[in-house]
Amino acid sequence: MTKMHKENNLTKNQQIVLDLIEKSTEPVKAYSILSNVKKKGMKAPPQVYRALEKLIKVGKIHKVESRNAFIACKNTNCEVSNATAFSICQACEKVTEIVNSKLSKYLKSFQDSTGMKYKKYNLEFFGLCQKCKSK
Amino acid sequence: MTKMHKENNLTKNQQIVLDLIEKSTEPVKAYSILSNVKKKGMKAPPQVYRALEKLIKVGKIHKVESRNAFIACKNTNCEVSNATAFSICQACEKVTEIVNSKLSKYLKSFQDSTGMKYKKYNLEFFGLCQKCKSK
DNA sequence: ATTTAATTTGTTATAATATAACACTATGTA
DNA sequence: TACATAGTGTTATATTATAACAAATTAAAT
Repeated sequence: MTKMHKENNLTKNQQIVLDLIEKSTEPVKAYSILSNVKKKGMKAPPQVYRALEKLIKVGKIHKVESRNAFIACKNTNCEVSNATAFSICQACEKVTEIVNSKLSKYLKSFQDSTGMKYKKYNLEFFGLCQKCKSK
Repeated sequence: MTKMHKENNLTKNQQIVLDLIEKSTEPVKAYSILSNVKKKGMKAPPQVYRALEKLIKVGKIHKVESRNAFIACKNTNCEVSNATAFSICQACEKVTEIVNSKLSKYLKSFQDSTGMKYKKYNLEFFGLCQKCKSK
């Protein structure tokens, strides 16, 4: 096969997986991705997990750890997923990435008592979204 | 059988699992717990997972989401695990719970742009611990 | 242009993590 | 006692993720 990726340096499989995640309004699970990309020729888990791994590495997607699911990055120019925060509704499972410079500034510069300096953090907030709260 | 739990209201299985996690200096995985408590009569995954669920609910342990592992709560009087923060070394995998009232105060009162109010959060910091940094 | 090194692919198999379901037992309280 | 609630033991299975390896593709270096 000839050239198989766009200017962003994603390969065909990576682009297929990214397209699917970006289209989704909710976090997508790996095996749900798999069943949805079978028609495009991706047949086995490793193909999906490899694409996910790469997409995370380049900051195109994030993993929502508490849900084992994947979500597209909201920041148009996000290049590395080293500072992530999510809002998760415990009722409807809606997940939204929190983009808040005050918060990220605070956390990026956080120093614990041991003096350990952090390269990366992931924060997940849980509660009820507006919709679910008013039910 | 007669009375099977102590004044803290934990049952035998729950206490067995808690003892094991409290003894450990590192986060423990569910199946590692299982293999270690077989000699005490716990034979199958659901027994372990149920104990873990209860221990989390009462705040005795926390789940380190990015590692699928469990760690004892450091706060002697922790009753609910609704505000957790961890420091994770990416090299040696050492995990330490961060107890920092400024941080928890900041996060507990955090309001995002949607006005959603949170009941709970979990924060995981990643980096290199002192030991690994100096290698 | 050809070789090389690094990366990605396709594939099979399997490991690791977690829950469903059900009959039963124990406990706390009325 | 009777009832409600929670926990138990058990089998089976669902879900999430990785190991391993040969082949193909790509980027870059000769």
